[in-house]
Amino acid sequence: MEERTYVEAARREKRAALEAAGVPAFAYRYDRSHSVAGARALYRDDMEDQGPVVALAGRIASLRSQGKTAFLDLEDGSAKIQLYLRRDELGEHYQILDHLDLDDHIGVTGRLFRTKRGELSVRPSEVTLLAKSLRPLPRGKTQSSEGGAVTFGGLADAEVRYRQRYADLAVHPEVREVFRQRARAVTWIRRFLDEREFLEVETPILQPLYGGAAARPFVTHHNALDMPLYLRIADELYLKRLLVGGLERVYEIGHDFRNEGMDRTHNPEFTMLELYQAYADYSDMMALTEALLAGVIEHVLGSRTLERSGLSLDFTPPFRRVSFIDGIRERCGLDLRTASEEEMRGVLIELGEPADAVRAMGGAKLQDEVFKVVLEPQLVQPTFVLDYPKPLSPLAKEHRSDPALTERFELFVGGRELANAFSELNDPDDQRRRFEDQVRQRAAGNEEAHAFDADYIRALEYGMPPAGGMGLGIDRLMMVIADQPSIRDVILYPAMRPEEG
RNA sequence: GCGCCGCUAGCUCAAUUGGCAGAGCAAGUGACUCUUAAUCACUAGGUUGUAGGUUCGAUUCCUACGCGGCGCACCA
Repeated sequence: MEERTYVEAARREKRAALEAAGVPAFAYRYDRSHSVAGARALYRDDMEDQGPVVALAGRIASLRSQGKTAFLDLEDGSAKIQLYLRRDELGEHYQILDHLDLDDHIGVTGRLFRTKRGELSVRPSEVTLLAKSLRPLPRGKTQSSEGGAVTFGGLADAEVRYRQRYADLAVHPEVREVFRQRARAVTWIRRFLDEREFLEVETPILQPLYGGAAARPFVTHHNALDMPLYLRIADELYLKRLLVGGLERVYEIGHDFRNEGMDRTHNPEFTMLELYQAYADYSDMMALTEALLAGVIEHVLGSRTLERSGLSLDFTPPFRRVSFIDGIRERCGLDLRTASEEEMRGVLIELGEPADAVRAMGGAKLQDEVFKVVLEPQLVQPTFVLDYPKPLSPLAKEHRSDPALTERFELFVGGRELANAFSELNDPDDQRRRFEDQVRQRAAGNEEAHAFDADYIRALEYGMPPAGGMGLGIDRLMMVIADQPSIRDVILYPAMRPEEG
């Protein structure tokens, strides 16, 4: 499949030499006494060269051979530590050293001590090869200096980083840390919801009828049933059916799939949290969202205030609130409840939007565009945008004080949408009319309009309790928490074209 | 889908108006018992993303294609 390089050939020769001498290149196990970080924590300066004996395992991250001694850096999942190998102390074990390479996994047992230069190190009495690395990692060299660490070489190509995430992770501890943060965040969110008596559930990913969002789906085919199935674009409609069934608080954390463009904030599959709470409305959802976000950020980062590209984002509740209608009216004078399409187009063109694109828009799309251009870029601090026009929100309940609006909010941070919530529409007759409107839009060419979901209407007819629901994009949350510019940096295996065209 | 940029040794990058494709690190051999970008000497390592074209001669200029990055479009 790929030609072997001279570097790899050299490693394979060493493997052969080791095996010829009866040393297995790929061992079965090694009894570690500590992680590297754990071992480092054991040592105190008054121990001098009589530190405790530890058994460690990890990769060779650096190798400085010096004739009858050698210094290696051993790196495991937790940290690095220097090894000091001496021919006169290792006997036969020293032979292995001639056939070790950077990136090999080894196990060592020895005493902790500090070198003359002050580096905490292990002085092994035994070295065991655990797994040979036959292909060199794209490792950089780092030199620590006053100005911080400088790296020479290394893995810089973003394409290789995403395609070979294993190599990216192996050489970049900071990338490993991003995904540890992600796991900590998701675990904390589950605990937060579990404590509030939310039930974690799983709903279908393969669906005969997709809905719950405006998006184009992936289509697949079930052979035995000989029918098309869609990968879900949202969990919403299945979760709300559970409220009808008496599961009063439910949530799901899982992948949604949208067959759309990819960029630094969109991956075709992404992780969503959706939750629904019976007998609550969108005001309750706002309070819940504030508590959840402030809590998870504080848990992962230790602070509710983040410094991000020179400005500080403060997640201390309550978040700012701005009304969709008022916010736009204050910025450009348009009242979207009464403005004509021509007025909206005029404002957009005046603000520099391409005229032909604007003329092609109408209805809900046009309102949405006005919001995106006029208001969205202003929403840097965590901000709830409240009360969206009805045509934009076919699953949200009509506003209790304005029939042109819905009780809905979206949360924006850094100009990007992070969460979306509403008082859930539970009047089956109203929902039926909204679906019918969607069907008309679909017939008029809007590929993203909802299909008519008769089973969902039937469920609502049994009586769904009033409820608040909220969806939170986990990937985008992680971009904020881990301070990563691209969604690909918070997804282990982002979507890529195949390597061979 | 459109535009711009990138693709050269295992890795990171050079290469004058088109004129023998180079360096650092990694690798191999040798020296070296406290190094940490270890050091020193020597050696090897390339179908310059792919396919065409122009030219005496192409990493360089042209066309197409592939993959990627960024921007736009698309996308609650």
